Amino acid sequence: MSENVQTGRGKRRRRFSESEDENVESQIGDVETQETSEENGSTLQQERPKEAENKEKIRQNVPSMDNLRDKSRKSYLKQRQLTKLEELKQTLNEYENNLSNLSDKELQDYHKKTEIFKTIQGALQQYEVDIPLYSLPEVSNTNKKTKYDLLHQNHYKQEQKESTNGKSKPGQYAGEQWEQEQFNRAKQISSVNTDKINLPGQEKNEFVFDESQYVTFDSGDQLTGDKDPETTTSSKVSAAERTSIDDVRKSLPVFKFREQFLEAVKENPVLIVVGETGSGKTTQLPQYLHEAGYSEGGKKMIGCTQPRRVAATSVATRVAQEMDSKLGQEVGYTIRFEDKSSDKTIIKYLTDGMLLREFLNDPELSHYGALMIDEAHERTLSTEVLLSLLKDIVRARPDLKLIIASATINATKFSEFFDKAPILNIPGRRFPVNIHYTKNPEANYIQAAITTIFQIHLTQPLPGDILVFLTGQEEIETMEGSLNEAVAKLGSSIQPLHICSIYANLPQELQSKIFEPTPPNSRKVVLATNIAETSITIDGIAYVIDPGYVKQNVYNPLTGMESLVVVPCSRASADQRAGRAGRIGPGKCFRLYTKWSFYNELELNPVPEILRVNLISVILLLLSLGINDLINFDFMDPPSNDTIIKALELLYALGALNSKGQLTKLGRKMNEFPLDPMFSKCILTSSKYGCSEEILTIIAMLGESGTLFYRPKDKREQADKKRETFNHELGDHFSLLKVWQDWEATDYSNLWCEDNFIQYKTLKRAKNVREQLARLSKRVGVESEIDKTSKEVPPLMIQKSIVSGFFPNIVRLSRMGDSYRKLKQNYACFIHPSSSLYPVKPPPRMILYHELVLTSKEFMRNVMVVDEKLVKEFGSHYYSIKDLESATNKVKK
DNA sequence: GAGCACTGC
Repeated sequence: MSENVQTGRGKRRRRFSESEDENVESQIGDVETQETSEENGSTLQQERPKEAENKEKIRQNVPSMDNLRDKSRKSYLKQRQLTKLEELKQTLNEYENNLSNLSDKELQDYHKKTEIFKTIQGALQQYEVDIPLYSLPEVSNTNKKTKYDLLHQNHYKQEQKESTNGKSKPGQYAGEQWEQEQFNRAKQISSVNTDKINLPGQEKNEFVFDESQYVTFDSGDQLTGDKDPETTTSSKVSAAERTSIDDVRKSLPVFKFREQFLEAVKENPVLIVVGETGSGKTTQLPQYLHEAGYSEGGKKMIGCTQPRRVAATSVATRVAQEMDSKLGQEVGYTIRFEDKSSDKTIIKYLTDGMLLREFLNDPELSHYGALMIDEAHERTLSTEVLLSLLKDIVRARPDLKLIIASATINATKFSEFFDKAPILNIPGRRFPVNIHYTKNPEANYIQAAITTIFQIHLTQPLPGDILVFLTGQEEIETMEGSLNEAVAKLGSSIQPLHICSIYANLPQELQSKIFEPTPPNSRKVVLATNIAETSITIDGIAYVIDPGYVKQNVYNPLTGMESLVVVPCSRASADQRAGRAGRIGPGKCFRLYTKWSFYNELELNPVPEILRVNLISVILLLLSLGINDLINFDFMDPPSNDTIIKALELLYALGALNSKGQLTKLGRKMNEFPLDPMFSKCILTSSKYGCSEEILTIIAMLGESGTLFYRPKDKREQADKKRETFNHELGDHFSLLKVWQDWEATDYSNLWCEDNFIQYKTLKRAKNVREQLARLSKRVGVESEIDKTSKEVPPLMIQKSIVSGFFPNIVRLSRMGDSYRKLKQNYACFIHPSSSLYPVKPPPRMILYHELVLTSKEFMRNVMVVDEKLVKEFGSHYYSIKDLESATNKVKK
């Protein structure tokens, strides 16, 4: 068990002593401490003799307490539910009395609420009992303690919270003891019931799964061993296999719809295609379009966008095989850093961001005869902007055919957006997945997930691996620890359970573990983040456990601050997750929340990215396409005016816009770079100061800095020490430059990276980015310094270049000297402890940050020392005299 | 003395 957990226990115990239920709670607290001391070996030994006595008391006391709590909680929940239902009914009545005068929005709301009302009523009748409400733990990243508590929270504590009407009270939990009991009980079950997992005893902690099957998938014909063609990427095809390829093409569900599809395309400028995984739409539809002549005999291309690079490359490979052509000829792909297409290319797969870039050179996309926007339901930022732009183009170009491919869930929204475009449904080919909900809300999903893993393992047949969706690295590591501990305790009494984890920041060599085949007579448990929802497919998964949460980035345009928050996932995501169980055969998905909450507390779809991010780059792109009326631009979901206005203000301050709001020459140059305009400005300025090489490096490195240093659990101190050797007195920008220069001096050595606890993969990515930026710099006329040999650039020149783009991000030390304040806005922020300036005493008076994130505090990540003179030199148009004066006064006290 | 889900140009 990790240090963290032990510290946490200590905290919890302290609170027990303040508890009202002094008797029971302090005893349990003691037991916990006892168990901690067993692992710890050193602390609190004096409490050991009490153990037996305590456990006995718990056995006597806890059940009665539980009964009381349970009763109180149930009555509260029932009452609350009835009240809510009544409120809903009233709202509906009001709407109904006024139906003819409702606005579109109100009408929408009315329909939504009617649906909700019906669902609840239906559910009530079905159960004939009170349906517990799903209480979402209060997740807040601003409060570390709360987050911590949530992570390690136990069931009893939450129960008590609820029974006292939301008032938080200290709680208790004999966690491991309870787990042990659960395992013991589970082990006793001999009969295997594959349709229902049901553990006797301990009623309120058990999972009694509702058998009703919610997501129904078309099971199609017998498809044993038939893989999803969209992700198959076998490399070579022999002549003998050709006929089988054609057979496979014809056997795909989409084949039966070929004529219907082409007919609809002929009749309509825009067609919405709904096709579930395995329908073959991604590989087949572009081919159909080509066969039907929309490529005009090879004069025009059929384009198909994908949100992810791997999808673009692998699908293109597959289709090249199907068309018996070499990849990069008739069939090709284009992704950043890699263009496998040529003049001959007829069918081109590309990332959505890449097509957006193509708009800049060819605003009418005249090279394309037809375009398919695949996975549109994901609504990535690029897809979203593409859809708005395409809506316009299709009107101007009747010869262009547009196909929007989406999952079922929001097809109508796309149809509405494209003037009621027709929807073509293509059934998928996936095995059925039974969805099980918990009967009662689960307060602590970590505990619940662990229990469910063992329940599955002990009651469900082998083989069949388990996939658990968690929110992040911290959770995964905590859970991995607990599971391994439990497995070790159970020893040979159960079949082997292999725990492995996957998240994007996990170094490559550790990621591969999840793809190793599970040994016979054992089971694999994969703990994953969202990465397993769409980006990575793991073979052999038959069971999915879904606690129903995601970690999401939220941007606040007013403060310019980003924060990562844990929120309930959407119904669309939940279904996507469930689908992961049905790839090898019929599967099961266990949702750790109630059916009621699925329909009432989860949003239908995730919040589109466009509403959650800094839009400055998008706005610049749109402006350069001649779209000036951004407030009235036809977004599917318009971003807030605040976001747009903030972006415009910043662009103006950077010199990308003139006072009339028109794009300047500088703005056009900035747009050439696939970067935040603040970065582009730095590059463009650096030319003047003769340091563009250094600036390019710093910018490429800043983009990757989050995953640059690797800290293995067992070698943290060593890793931190190595990291300190790169620290530069002027800050992180210069530290990153040093890392790069040292790596460059070793001729980009992998070994050097290992020695310094630096991720090679990350540096290579930075190298790619840097090369691209260098190419683009040359194109827009940034002076190249490549010929310059070993002439040391004065740091001041580098600082100047950076300040020219990042002047809005300057902060000064507060009078107290404990925090920093922005020059314009007066709120506190702090240097992140990972920064090279963190240990500097006294702290620098004025610094500039790369990003501001809200986690446990308002932290500035990647900071650089700045002189006041530079602020005056580069920020006088942005800051008022007062802003600057007060800076001088406050700093020079 | 903190801790960053996931993409993409």
